[in-house]
Amino acid sequence: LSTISDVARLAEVSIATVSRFQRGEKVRAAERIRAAIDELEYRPNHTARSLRSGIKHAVAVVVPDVTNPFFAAVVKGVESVSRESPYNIFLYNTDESAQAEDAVLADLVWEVDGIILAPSTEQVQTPVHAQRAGVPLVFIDRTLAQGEHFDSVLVDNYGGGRQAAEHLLELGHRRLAIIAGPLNTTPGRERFKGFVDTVQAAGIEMVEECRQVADFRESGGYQAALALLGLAQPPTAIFSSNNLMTIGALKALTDMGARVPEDFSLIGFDDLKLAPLLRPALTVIERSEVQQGVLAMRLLLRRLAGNVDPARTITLETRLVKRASCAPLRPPEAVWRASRKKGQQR
Amino acid sequence: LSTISDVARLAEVSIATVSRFQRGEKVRAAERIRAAIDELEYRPNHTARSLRSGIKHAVAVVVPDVTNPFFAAVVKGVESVSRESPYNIFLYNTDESAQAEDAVLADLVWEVDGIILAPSTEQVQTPVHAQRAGVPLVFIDRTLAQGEHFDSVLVDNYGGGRQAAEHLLELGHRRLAIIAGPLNTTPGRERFKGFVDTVQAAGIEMVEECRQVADFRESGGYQAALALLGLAQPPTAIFSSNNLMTIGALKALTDMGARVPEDFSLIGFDDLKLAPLLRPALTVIERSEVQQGVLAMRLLLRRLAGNVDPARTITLETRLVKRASCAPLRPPEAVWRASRKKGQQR
DNA sequence: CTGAAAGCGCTTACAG
DNA sequence: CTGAAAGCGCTTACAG
Repeated sequence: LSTISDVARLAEVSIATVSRFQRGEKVRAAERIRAAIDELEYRPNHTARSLRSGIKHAVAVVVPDVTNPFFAAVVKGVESVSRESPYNIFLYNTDESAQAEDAVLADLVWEVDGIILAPSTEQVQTPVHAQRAGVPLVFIDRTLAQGEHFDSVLVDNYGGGRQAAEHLLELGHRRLAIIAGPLNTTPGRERFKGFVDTVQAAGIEMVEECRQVADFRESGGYQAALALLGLAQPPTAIFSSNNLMTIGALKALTDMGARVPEDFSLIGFDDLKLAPLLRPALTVIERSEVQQGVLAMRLLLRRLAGNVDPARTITLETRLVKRASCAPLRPPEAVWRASRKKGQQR
Repeated sequence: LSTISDVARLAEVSIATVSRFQRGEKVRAAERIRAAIDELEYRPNHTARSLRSGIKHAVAVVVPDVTNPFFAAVVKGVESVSRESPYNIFLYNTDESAQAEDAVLADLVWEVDGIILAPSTEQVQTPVHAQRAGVPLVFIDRTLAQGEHFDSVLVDNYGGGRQAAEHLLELGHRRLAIIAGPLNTTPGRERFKGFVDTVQAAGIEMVEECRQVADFRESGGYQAALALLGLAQPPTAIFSSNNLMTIGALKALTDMGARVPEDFSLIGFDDLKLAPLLRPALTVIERSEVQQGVLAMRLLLRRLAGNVDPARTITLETRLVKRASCAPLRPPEAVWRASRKKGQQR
């Protein structure tokens, strides 16, 4: 492996000249240097460069769960724009743990030029670490209790919750339930509020038991749906606040022999590749997933280029995708209880 | 941000002594140094360390598609074991493009200590780059035409193809089809061979048109299934060689009004979170996905620790998960043609 | 055990 | 335009 000194010697110039040539300046020995570089297959040492410049050519992407299709898409988006930049992507998975996140970030901030983070909760210490290290931070999908001071790419979670409620309301449902994500996360709280506010604005009371708070995981969705099914007065329609919990809820409904949409209408937040193939095809609130990653990386690149404008928050819209898992409320009462009896006889 | 010199000055020792203290050697001024480090919140500069030591504390994970749930799981596995190591994970997405992969790796090999790669094809130049840079390389899921010289974590793809064929054969099917991945990838070729060999060993001819070679993408699976449905003599059972193509195939079948498993039995390679929820629930060949990532990273860590044993290949087993998308062949002939006519009348 | 010094590979004022 | 030199922050023989 050859160094700049080797090139300089072969081209009979100083290393300073080689360095200048590399950055595009005009030098007399250009041809000789070019030849020497080819001959020696010289490649500048990034580490040495970083030591001088202080720039590390690395950006960290910290997500709660890479196996969640939404975050996988975000990562793909971030990675794709990193290609047009000199930055590499470090990936970190916090497993939805604020503790893991904090531990990772305390060190991480010193090893990268910028961070794209979907914080595990809204109370996390990340910004303190980032600010101490002077590293720009972009929030994606989730933000902090007082996250206004940071660039963010969010989704209109409140609006998405509202869209879900409106759709269910329009179909005539009056006993509505939500399987919410953690209320100390942005999407957990906002989707919850959007849904509940809309239901209540329609003059409908949502009892405590119909507001299940879970953890954005499949198992949480499963448990929450089970709880809902066990209610003395079960709901007729359910909104599940993320893709993984929707999968869990569907499994619970299936396991208990509940029929969708005959017994329960179900609407999920975030689309799934297989959603149209489910029977019934799943109705969802969707958004541009990869695009969220793309925008976050662009925002970060802007900061890395030295931009010091006030923090900017980009809020993407959600769209209702009507498929077949939500149906008009059936006139007669207690449909689920009746069918449940039948199911038990099998 | 303070440096080792700041600490040395405050503790009234030389920087050499601080450095020695850091690496655990016994030094007289230990207490003073410890105090100075706390006081100044000193953190060693990784870049400077790397410049001296040559180790970069970075490992690259290069996959064809992070949004493929299998690779997302692999990445999760790799990331999780990186936590117990001093290495960070660089993530690269090649989008199944050999060209993109080659471009990325030519540079990448100089910026990391090791590489975990799922090559886009078996003809790629990666090992040349890696060897030139003296960087250990571990293949995951896929290997090269002559990949024996590298550590690898593969799956018994041939056996998986065989299991799929055997299951279909046992159900009485005689007109079998495969939607294969690219035959210049390990899993594409091996699953193909395992399936076709087994079918032929049973004395059954597989006509050319029933061997659809696609691209491991959803769209490829869709097109291939469409082609199969259009055959004068359509198959009665289909094996789809990866999760994304299975989704595509299912969409095609659904769009064309074909019924599974009445008209076609369908078995896929790789499980999907939603597979049990499909109607019918999807029968698949599954494997330990996260575990593959875990093992690959362990293998790499071993090399990074200096191990020079001959290359090791770990081959994981596949398992048949019988659900409901494969059914016994129905006695009468031309079921699909009959139902297709009915479908067209709608 | 400890310090002075060299060196990892590069960039960039500073003189010329 | 060009070269000699300093310096980025650290580690490690080399003397003591």
